[in-house]
Amino acid sequence: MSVWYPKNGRVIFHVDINSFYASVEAAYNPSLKGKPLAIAGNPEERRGIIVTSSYEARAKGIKTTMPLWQAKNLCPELIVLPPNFDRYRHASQEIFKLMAEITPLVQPVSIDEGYLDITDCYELGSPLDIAYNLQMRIKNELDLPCSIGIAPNKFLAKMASDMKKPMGITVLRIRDLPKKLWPRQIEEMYGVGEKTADKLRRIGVNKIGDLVEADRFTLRRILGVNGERLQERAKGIDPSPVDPDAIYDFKSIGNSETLREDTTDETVIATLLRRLARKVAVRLERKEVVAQTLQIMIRYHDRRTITRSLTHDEYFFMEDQIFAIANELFDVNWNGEPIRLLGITAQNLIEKEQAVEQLNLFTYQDHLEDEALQKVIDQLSEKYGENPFKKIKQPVNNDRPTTSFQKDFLDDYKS
DNA sequence: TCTGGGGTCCTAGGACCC
DNA sequence: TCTGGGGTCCTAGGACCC
Repeated sequence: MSVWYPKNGRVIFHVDINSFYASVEAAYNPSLKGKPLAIAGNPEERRGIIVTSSYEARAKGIKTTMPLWQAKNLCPELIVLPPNFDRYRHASQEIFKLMAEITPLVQPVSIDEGYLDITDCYELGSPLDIAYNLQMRIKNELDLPCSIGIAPNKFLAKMASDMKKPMGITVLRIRDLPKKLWPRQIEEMYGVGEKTADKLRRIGVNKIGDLVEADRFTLRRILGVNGERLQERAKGIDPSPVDPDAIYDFKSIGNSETLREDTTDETVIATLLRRLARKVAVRLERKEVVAQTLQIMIRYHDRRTITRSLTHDEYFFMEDQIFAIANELFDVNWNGEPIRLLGITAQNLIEKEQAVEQLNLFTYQDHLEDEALQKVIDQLSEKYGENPFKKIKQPVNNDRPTTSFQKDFLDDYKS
């Protein structure tokens, strides 16, 4: 193995597992290999969509986010599995363990992809050697295919890993940009979606290379700071570091659910809100954080979506608190039309320990159950007034005892 | 028979304060 | 008499990604 010395700059990997969920399923059950396989949320239900599919399925035209019924029309022999997140999380941990053996500078960006800064890993061999070994270990030890991009920064590494799939290794250096990056269509660029692509085309930017030449002020005008950032990246400039700690400062925790059928049924709505509140509370608890802001999301039958949020004076984290605030937010904002989806998200999070330092959270719990919650409700009715669609809500039957505050809360409702 | 669920970041307007 | 200018916080929506 030759010793490789970096001349200057950084060496960054982007590692991406190819069709992750489908690949994990095939690793668990090898009889699935070589067959058209798709993972779909709620495979038995009307509103399931394709989350991931194997390359054999893609060859038949199956695409991510396609409704399940459409996929089955296209490919009747499609094997459809529900997602098994515990399995994927476990596989993910194993993958990141292998990466961590190379360097501590690993930044996970999602369950199946991450960046590595291997600038100082020259003792392990050339970047190509390191990439090849990592790819082989992920294949041999976990039976998962991956693509690796090698570049001087995160953006170019990300673009590179996309260029050869599955099981590709692609080097993208600055001098390669005119041939390998700039001829590509603008919507292939990471960070450019449908809307941005439309706007860019309107000013004559069709290829990534056109973005390099585009007028900076025009970009600024139509895209804001993002326009300038995209142009920098197209030039091959991206100073953002590989940050192993980035995963620890998450900003929000939320759950949402699309109903099987659109509904105006208050019992159905309250039951769903209760379930969402519980999920959010459990996840806050697990991460040992408390929240200051609660946001609800309502998607109506026609997919119009609104969000409404409330920042509270103090921190909350319990299911009952979350449910009560979400319920109140819902009641003052629902326009009475049939609902397709509901969501609850906790924001402005801080570590529980930090909150305990700021105030005695245990005293505070009692406090919230009496006065503070009433304050939230007052705050909301002052802001939004009485909702003309508001009706008396049935108490929610569930398997938990009703707390005193919940009774008060429901009593308030009836009056 | 259309189109899930988990996130992040940015923008723009209004409230409020000095 | 028709009203500055800057800063921060909060809220709602939009764009994007996996």
